[in-house]
Amino acid sequence: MRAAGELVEKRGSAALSLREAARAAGVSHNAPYRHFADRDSLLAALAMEGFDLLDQAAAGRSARELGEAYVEFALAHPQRFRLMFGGALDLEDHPALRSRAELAHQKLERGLAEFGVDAAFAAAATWALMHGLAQIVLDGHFAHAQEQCGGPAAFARKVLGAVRLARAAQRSA
Amino acid sequence: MRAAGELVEKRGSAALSLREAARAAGVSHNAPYRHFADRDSLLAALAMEGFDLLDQAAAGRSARELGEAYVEFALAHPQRFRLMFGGALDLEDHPALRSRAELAHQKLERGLAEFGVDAAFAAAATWALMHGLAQIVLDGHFAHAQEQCGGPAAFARKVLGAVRLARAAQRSA
DNA sequence: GTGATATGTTTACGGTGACAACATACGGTT
DNA sequence: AACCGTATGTTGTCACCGTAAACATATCAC
Repeated sequence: MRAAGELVEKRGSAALSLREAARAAGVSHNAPYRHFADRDSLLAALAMEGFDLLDQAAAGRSARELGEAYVEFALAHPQRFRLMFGGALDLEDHPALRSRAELAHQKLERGLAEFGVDAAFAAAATWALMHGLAQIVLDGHFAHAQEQCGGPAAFARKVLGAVRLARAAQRSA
Repeated sequence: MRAAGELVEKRGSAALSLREAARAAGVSHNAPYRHFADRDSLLAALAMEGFDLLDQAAAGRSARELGEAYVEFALAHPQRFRLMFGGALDLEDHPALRSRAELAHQKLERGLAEFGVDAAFAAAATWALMHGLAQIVLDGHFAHAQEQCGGPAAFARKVLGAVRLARAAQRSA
């Protein structure tokens, strides 16, 4: 798992080869099959580990910092983030991963509820915003604006801040 | 291109094999190399085609329907959408794809400007919202809420509608 | 007609996922 | 102490894949 995780974070999940991971771990090319049914199962395990990391990243933060934490996690573990949300794994084939992801969603929604975002649509919109922003920053879009702000993290903070104002306006209306 | 596109839309870009595409097109397994330097180049071409499709999907719509069009495109061509934004292609290695993507971003921002979203951060936030929503719906999250609304498209419409109100409130403030 | 260019084919090599058969080491039972 | 099931690792094998090189053919300008 450790060797495979490092390979994924370095070159992306598509480039992960069971054999290379096995070599990196110093075992034979077929040893991984004693622990994972196939390549996808190993990726699923790494994705689940990713949700643990995401939980961990969100844990220390106050509810209102969730968005920043989300984007920061994506920036800190880009390939892991893509593995978790990039659709490389079919959730139908990995029920354990599915339920782990759903748990993360529930935690997220609960965190948003603390922030006063209790309507289902608003929670969905908030999450979509966080998620899309993470993805966009990861892809390197808005590079110019990001430079002006002094880095992607600052950019994300400002974008999220702008919307926070909008939501406040909505609640007061 | 047609054969490869169908394979990608059916089983995802990771499962695309040059040899299988060549077989589907009825040519030898090495014929594609006369048209594409390598596998990634073919994927890049398919991604560029995807941006054409996205432009086309957004063209007929009024500016205020952009969000719906975006999500509808993702739902209509899930694997193509993932190929375009999933980070499978490194934009550094495919400058043509990079500029094509930037053109699409510019069109999108212009469309948003027509809608009154002219501040850079608001445009970024709007795009992030559309993008994240598309991704989330694609991943099958909020399945329960989606059913209640009568399908993912209706769900997306409602979420986007909720935020539209928020933005209006911000502008009036 | 001739030659250049575009396109397709054949053959070959190394890497990869996956399967099967075999080996080894460890913990509990008798 | 002898025994055995289980977990783990190894070797060998196969089909498939990306990619390269050498070779063949067709098309089109001159």
